[in-house]
Amino acid sequence: MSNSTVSGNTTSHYLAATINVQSEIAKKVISENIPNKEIIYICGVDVAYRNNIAYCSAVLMNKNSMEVKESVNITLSVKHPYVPSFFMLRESEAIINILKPLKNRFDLLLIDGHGVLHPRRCGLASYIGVIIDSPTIGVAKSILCGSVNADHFIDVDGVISGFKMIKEKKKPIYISVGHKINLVNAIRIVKQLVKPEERIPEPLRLADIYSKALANSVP
DNA sequence: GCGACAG
DNA sequence: ATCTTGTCGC
Repeated sequence: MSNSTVSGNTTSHYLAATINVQSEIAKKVISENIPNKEIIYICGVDVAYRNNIAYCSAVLMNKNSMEVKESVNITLSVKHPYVPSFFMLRESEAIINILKPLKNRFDLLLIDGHGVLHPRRCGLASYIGVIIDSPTIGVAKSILCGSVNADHFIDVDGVISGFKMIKEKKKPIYISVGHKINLVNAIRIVKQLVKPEERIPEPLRLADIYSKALANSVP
């Protein structure tokens, strides 16, 4: 099997092919608010892992009332290992599939991972956004690449690609455009979804709790 | 070449 | 992410 080097990792050739896929998806990412209407229903998705099984939860909330409108779970087998900058291979299938059982529509999808704040501007959130043609925001708990400016914006290859959101006494979260939204709006929306004493925007925080509970409910 | 590296 | 004990701080 032929190999190549990707960011220091020796990879199988399909990962090298994935670089091309990511580059093509990146060209399709739109960093503008589309559609230009009020975003009310927001869906957050997270995945927990246990014994090579992925336990996925989606939580759909009303941004204004902060009430949960709907919540669904699915379980599926994991097909790819985790490789930095190729997280989409591991987690995208679960996310694509958990949107199917949702009965209610959403205006925006919140993803646990980066959007364009990625070496090839195609993190999980951007990949999902382009694939399902829906607005998405990437929210990650640690940074993958880029340099943080004095104003907390993050530069990747000379382009402002993300924002380091800091709440006193808490670890930061990193926000970036997934698809069909601009960075300033993404920051505003995420801020609005983080409860006073919390760190993670509510739809993602709940999805994290629910997916872990689902994973632990299986003997 | 070395180190860093979403979940 | 997950595994996993005690320990430090408020």
